[in-house]
Amino acid sequence: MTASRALRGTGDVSPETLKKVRLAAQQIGYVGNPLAASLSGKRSGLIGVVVPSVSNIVFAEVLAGIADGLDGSGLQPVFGVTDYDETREAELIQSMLAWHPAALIVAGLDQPDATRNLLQRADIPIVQIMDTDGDPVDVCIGFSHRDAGREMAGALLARGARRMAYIGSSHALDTRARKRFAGFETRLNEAAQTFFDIQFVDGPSTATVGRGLTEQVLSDDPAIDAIYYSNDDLAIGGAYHCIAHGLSVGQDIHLAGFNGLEITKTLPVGLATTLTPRRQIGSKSVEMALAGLQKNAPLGPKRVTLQTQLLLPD
Amino acid sequence: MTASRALRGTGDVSPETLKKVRLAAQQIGYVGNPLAASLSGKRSGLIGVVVPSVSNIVFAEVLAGIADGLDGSGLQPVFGVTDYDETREAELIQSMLAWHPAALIVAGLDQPDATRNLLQRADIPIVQIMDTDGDPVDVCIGFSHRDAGREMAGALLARGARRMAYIGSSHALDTRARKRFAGFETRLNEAAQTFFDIQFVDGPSTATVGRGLTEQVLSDDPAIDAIYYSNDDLAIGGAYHCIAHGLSVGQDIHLAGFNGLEITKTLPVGLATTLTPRRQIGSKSVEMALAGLQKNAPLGPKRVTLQTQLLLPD
DNA sequence: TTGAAAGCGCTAACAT
DNA sequence: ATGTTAGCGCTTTCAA
Repeated sequence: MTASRALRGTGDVSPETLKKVRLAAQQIGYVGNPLAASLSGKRSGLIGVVVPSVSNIVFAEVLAGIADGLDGSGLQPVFGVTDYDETREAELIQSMLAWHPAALIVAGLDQPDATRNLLQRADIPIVQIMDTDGDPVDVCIGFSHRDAGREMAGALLARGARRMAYIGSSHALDTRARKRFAGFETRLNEAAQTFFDIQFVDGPSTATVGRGLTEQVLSDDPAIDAIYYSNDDLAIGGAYHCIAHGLSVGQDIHLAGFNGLEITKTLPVGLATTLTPRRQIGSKSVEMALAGLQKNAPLGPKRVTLQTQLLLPD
Repeated sequence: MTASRALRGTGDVSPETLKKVRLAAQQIGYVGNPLAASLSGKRSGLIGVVVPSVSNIVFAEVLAGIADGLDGSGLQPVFGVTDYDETREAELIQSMLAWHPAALIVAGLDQPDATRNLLQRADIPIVQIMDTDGDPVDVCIGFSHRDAGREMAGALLARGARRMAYIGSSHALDTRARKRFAGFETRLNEAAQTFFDIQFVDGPSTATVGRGLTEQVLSDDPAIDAIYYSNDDLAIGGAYHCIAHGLSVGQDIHLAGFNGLEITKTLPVGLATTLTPRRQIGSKSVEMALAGLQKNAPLGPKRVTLQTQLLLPD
């Protein structure tokens, strides 16, 4: 027992015994068993992370931020991938909760009621990430997709674009893309503008798909002077189409993506995009989870809204 | 006890009691505690995954493959990110092992001896991934980076390139990039050719960096007719440079990357690259781990070499 | 086919 | 400051 206290730095242990215990532990190569500690103690040493995808660089970077934030905390991240499937999400959350994690980090605010209840009943900090348009079960951190969409619409209007198209995720899948779309559309309406073409992508959001749809949109209506894509991958495809066909981006047509991927920075044509603080969301979400763990913590804000940054070509 | 057996489908339980147990479990909303099961039983329900990076799409896709392969196995993946730091890798592996995972998936074959010993002593399946040039602690799955580099050199030579440059990861960091470089160089030597310029990247492998270094390399030596990049991100930057400066790729100069990122497929200039089966490596690594878990399994091959695919522009 | 006993390795609570 | 007791929720082993 004294050894347990000594190694954890809990309670009072004389400096002398502390030294002895540490030495002994070292000599026999003692390694604690967090499984047993988790089962016995109040807190478990695991933290659950549930994201819709990891092959998407955006969520991958969130994971990187989480790993980073967790460094030195003694907690291990357990991850699950929902593939944008609500059923799978519910199952995953359930099986994560069975491990009695110290906290849970989940992407999105718009889980079905049953899932929300599941989260609510778990008596641990729940940190919902990537979105702030809505009410969190517990706390959330991210940014407003609605505002991001609205802002981009404003920027394109300011550049003189009037005849716009949208190319992006099928709405059923990605609620955050839907919010951006809604924000964009709202702003257009305010300016008495509307979309002239909307192409929904049901498959993967790739440059190949973006290039193909861009070609289609522009052949359907050559007067289109701006295209808003639901993300940079699609937008890059659009840029490639323009390069290949000698279209002058920024002159003949404006292209706007979302996420601010590194690769858009040095693209030989100007692409508007919104830089999202995804890595920061990851690391901060961990901070919020850890803060929620403390007993008499001065509980922080329910909603942390980080800034996105509009990146416009010269 | 009978309930435990019934719910796990272990031992003999009369169909009648089985039904009763299941019903009761359903009614009271019983959810097992895998923490306790792991502590008690021989096997734990966790599987450790150690990768050098997740913000790199390549490893992100490996994680996706792992998540996929794990689906339905009842195991939860715990991940750790080393950031290409051997000390951190050792610490991470140690803390993962403390959880008594059912198996461990680790990127790379070239851990320092101390780390190898650590892995060896753990009496669980160790699956090393992404590389087959070397000896695994237990089993490994991936492909030969040496062969990939060699193959690309052959392809560039066949296209008439003679004066080549290399732009890529600092060797200290990435042993796999080093192996590709070595393979490439070997092939050049066989053809009595050598590199005329080598630029090592110490920072991140990004398109921005790739573009800048490409400019530098070509201004240092305008006669360079082929550049091998350690990965597609850098190579894409090179492609952007060529587009921006009206260089005819495939004519004036050949560009070769590595990984076969989706985004290279539709690039408006031809980029040679090597498509790597990273997602498959992820899912297969799980299969190998699970296979190693079975008692009297017909132990599979120590080394599974998957095929890469050389993608050359028309 | 079912049950009873013991213990996995720890920690919280209560002595001393 | 240190030790003792009990128990976290399961599974393995042995007995009925």
